[in-house]
Amino acid sequence: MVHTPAEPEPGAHTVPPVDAVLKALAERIRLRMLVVLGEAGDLCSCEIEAVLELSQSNASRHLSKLSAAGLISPYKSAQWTHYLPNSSLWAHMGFIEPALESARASLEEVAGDLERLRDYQKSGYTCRTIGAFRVARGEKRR
Amino acid sequence: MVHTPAEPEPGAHTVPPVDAVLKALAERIRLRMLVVLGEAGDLCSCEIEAVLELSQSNASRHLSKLSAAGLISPYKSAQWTHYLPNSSLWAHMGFIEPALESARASLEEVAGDLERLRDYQKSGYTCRTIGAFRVARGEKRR
DNA sequence: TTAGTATATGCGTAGATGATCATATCCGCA
DNA sequence: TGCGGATATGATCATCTACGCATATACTAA
Repeated sequence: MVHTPAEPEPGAHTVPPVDAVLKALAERIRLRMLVVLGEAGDLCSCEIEAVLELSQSNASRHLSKLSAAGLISPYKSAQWTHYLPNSSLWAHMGFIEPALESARASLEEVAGDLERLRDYQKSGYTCRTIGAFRVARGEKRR
Repeated sequence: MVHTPAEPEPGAHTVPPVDAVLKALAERIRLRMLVVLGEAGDLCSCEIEAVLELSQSNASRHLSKLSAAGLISPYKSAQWTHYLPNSSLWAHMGFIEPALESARASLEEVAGDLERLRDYQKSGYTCRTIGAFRVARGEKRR
């Protein structure tokens, strides 16, 4: 194993309130993040940022909210923060997966997101070289 | 048949966006309203107001939001506005029912709400006499 | 040690949201 | 025809949210 996410949720033994989870879900960008994360399984901040074409700080803040609500679990590897779906919460709150299913099926942005994700995964780029990936896609400076 | 809700959704042939539905769901009072409505099937504004112990205008506004998101369907009967779960949307967005299930299981207020609902249903009071029901429960003026 | 990159966060802004109070509208009934 | 109760909604306020910009921190590799 290369990196070890250790336990599923570091210090989170308490289940967040339903309405808090719903509030975290109720935002397009965050739904898109979860769909993409559900597809990829493990992505770092900068990958999500590139795939969804978000600014760095915007991506970071939305990811914080998702973490705070317990929807995803972050772990650090060197300077990169990776995120995984928090499968124990997803299993515990049965509406999460169907909600992502609906989002995947009906949010217009999702198709492009998933396409960029596939492009990225096929491209051979990684966290470390992602800048080149973005430039290759003709994205503007950041 | 006493009252006729006519069609399920009057003029709503377009499905609301997932994130709009989630936003409407992501609020405690509205979750409680939906749980209670799911249980009772059909309630008017003033009944919901009494069961959840809300102010008139607050109840009205939350109910508007739920209607706007397509989660419930209103119909008028004399001066009363009744609401029913919009079962076609609930069927279409598979996360709605599980979300209400979670809310029912974990929101603290729900137990009291359901108890007041049962009390009310057993009491023989109706829309027209609900004022007396509230007084009988020792509620403060409004 | 230093340059480069990844990430988090403080600050400021515009717009959304939830709540209350007061008021207008609507309806059936005396 | 006018009263009382049910509802909706305007005005207002405090709070929250999403976002951008700039900056601080952290870690690698040269």
